[in-house]
Amino acid sequence: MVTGKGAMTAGEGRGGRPTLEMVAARAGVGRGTVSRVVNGSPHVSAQARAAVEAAIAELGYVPNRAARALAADRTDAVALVIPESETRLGAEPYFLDIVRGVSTELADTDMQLLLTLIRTPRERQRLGQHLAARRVDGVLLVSVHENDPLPSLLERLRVPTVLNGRRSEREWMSYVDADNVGGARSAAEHLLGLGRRTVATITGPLDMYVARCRLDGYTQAMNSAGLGGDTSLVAHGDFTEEGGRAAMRALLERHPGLDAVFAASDVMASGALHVLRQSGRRVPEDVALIGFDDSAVARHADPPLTSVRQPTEEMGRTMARVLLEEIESRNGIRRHVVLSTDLVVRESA
Amino acid sequence: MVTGKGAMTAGEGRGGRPTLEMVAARAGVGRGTVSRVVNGSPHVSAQARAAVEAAIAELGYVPNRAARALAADRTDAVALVIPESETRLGAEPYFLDIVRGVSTELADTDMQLLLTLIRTPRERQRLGQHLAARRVDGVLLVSVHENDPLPSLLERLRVPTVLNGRRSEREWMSYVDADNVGGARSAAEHLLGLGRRTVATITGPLDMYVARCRLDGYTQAMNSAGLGGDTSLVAHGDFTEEGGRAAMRALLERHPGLDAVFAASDVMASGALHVLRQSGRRVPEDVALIGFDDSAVARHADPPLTSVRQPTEEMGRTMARVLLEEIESRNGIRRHVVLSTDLVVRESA
DNA sequence: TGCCAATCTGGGAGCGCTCCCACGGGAGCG
DNA sequence: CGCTCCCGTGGGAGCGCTCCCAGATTGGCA
Repeated sequence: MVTGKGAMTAGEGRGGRPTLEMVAARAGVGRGTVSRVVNGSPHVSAQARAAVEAAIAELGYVPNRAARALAADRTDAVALVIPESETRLGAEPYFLDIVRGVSTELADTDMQLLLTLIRTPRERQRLGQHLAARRVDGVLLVSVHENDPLPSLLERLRVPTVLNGRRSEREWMSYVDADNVGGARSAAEHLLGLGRRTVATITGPLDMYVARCRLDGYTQAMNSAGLGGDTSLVAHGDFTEEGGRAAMRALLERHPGLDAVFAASDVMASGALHVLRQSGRRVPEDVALIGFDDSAVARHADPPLTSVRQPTEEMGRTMARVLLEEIESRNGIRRHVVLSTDLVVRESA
Repeated sequence: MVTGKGAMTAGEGRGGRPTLEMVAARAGVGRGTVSRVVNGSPHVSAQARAAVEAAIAELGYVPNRAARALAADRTDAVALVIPESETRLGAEPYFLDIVRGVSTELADTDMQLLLTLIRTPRERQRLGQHLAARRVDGVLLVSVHENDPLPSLLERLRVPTVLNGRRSEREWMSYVDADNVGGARSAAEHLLGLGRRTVATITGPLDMYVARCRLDGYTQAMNSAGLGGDTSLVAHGDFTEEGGRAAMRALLERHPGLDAVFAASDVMASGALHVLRQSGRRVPEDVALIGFDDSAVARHADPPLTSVRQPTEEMGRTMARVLLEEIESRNGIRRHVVLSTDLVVRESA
């Protein structure tokens, strides 16, 4: 016989971890009081609170998350869902920054961060199950496509959700986005301010809202300068380096004398840069070049690329904050946040 | 009155989610049987199993994780712990690849992946608490420093743990590492094979085991070629671009005629590349250059850098697999895995 | 034919917590 | 001075599951 049971009714908990009950016994109060103290309820006398806090410290008590989740029907965890396809394209730093921001914001809460990468349709389905089982209190969705079924599913399930980026002009779910239009506009304006007159642009895939926004910004700036309307200055890329190359080649063919290019991503700008070089043009002397994202690619290019920076980490923080609010106040209020971008001027323009 | 309670004793569960009990009622069996089916126990008759499976499908039953965790004293979750400092230095793709690998491996289990970024000492302490509370079944530790207290804490707590990389020669905890020595050796050998004779190296901070390994590999190759022993060919960097620049300048000063450099990271190689250029030297004609990591920086450099690739994603997968095994078989057996690297030859050497 | 073992099964007893009800006693009121 | 009212409190009930123990049923063997 190892340990009698009579004397120590509270038991020892599995793994020897202290339980609420043990804290209560030690502090000489009831379970309810300890629970109130732990959860910050104001309806506790100073005396009782002190006793409980002392007992907690002595025992090194940490609430059992599973028990709490079961009893309170919440998990104290949020999921960050990232479609695998998006983590390619040299966009890695972007995701890491988002994660960093989310993690920072969550650090003060004791919410846990669940990372879910979606690669296959099977995993996608699995995720649906998880969500249906309400294993998280809320979901952060990164780079959703227009026709992604996930947001609607989440909505139907009434799972608090915050998107990173919008799916279209009139996004109704909560989202946090960067001011892509403004960023693109300021890039084009910078080029125009340099005295360049034949300013071309390389777009992303136009079935992505973010790509359309960046094109819009460019168009706005061109129109304001009275240089709008020439669609031959617009070439379409797909956010890849090869796409940037092809677009640049097309542009040079149509406009051998162009003197500036705004690419909707650094990776595409990098592709464009190579083509420009191969064609014997100097950057920025002959052709000024601006990218978007302010990624490592921009910093390490030769010459280093001027680029539009988006406050990625802050976007992550904001997403987490908005989600937390949405979880807290159960009144499905939606929030739309657009954070401003800024131009980082380097040597390419 | 919405719904009577008498008839449907099993209730509706909160949020309308079906419970084990409801499945049991529907299938006309007991709770125990349903549990056995769900958990894949062999001690169930084919008939009962079929009935239960049908009921599960009809009801769309998904086990409640919290309840399971509470009853079985396990969480079905593992934590991936990443020290913030390490996510800088252009090493982002590395972490994303690790995450990708871990996530892939976990997708088939129904383990959840908890991401924990550690920035401040406070967060570090908090993590200790989490671990003490056994909120995860196991821990994956990325890039641990020699004097990090976390591994020992984990060991004391008897939490299954797998390290990414070793802390020293004789690491006793389970780990998955890349063959840094071999990779560095093959890089140096490649340089020598090119006919280069004055082969220098830029090291990482030598208080990191990984940096020492890469230096070792270089030294081995030099010794085998009968060119070893010249410590003036070794310059110390810190894995940053600026460090790479400084080291390169120092090397050029000592050896104006050097014809090859092996840098222990792509970022340092990139720094070295700029200095080499500024000094009027051509790469690879005058000086051949090799980096380590095969990161985006290497691919986008001009000229693209030859670099040592480590199978990062596979390392992630392996870590997860080893951890799962360790959790499964509770006999604290340690496993040490070293994955081979390979040289990706591009234009710089 | 009878008996024992092997197999399958139902359901009780918890896991550690939150929710909530009911109780006690002090303050404030008429 | 007695009556509410309310704050602080203890503890029952129950969240949905796993674990495990008996009971029921079957088959095999003497």
